[in-house]
Amino acid sequence: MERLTITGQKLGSGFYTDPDVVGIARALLGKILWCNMDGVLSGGIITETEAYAGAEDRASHAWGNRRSGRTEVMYREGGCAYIYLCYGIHSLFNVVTGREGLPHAVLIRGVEIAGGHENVQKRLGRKIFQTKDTTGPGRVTRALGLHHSMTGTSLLGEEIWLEDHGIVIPEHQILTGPRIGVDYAGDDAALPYRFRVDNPELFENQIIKKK
DNA sequence: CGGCCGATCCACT
DNA sequence: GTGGATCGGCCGA
Repeated sequence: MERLTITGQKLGSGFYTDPDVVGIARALLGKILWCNMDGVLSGGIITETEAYAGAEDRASHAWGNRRSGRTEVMYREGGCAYIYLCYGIHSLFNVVTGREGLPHAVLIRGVEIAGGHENVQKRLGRKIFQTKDTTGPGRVTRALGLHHSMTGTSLLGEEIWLEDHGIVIPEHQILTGPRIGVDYAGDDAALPYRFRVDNPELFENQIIKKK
């Protein structure tokens, strides 16, 4: 486990506009995702991500530069949230990246709760929660209070944002593999665009104070 | 405008 | 390991 810095640094526009969405997906491991909707704060250390590489990626909602009301936010300049409803039940949270017109996004698939534990407890309706309760993209949004109605929210504002607290995941603790549930994507289904921390439970019960 | 189906999860067995 | 829940987006008629 790496040392944690006392205070974090909010990720700025430059982090999100990088055209290398796969690099960003990897770099997001260990970053803190905060949600402060309606004054209720909760946050988690990101432990699992997947990159969706825009127009060239058959697994992406923006494959072939398809546009729709839902996917429009993917084409914005990096630094906003793309949250959509999956299977009629689950809100899935993505970080939009890249320059305007480049529909890149990173799906957040797992976190370890690091702030606002009491708020998460209320949402999940249980007193104790651990890795399995916040691993899986639907569980991430349920725990943090992220909802698909919040899609398009800027990550540079005060509602949803990310911070760097100096947590560095060593290379050998990062597992890489194909993405989940993208069998329809032909050859692109095999791309190694999924990243996860080998032992996320090491981050259980962390307490990180927001900047 | 009807119908199909998905970047999932959970409660079963 | 399997099936049901549940609904908005999208495509084709």
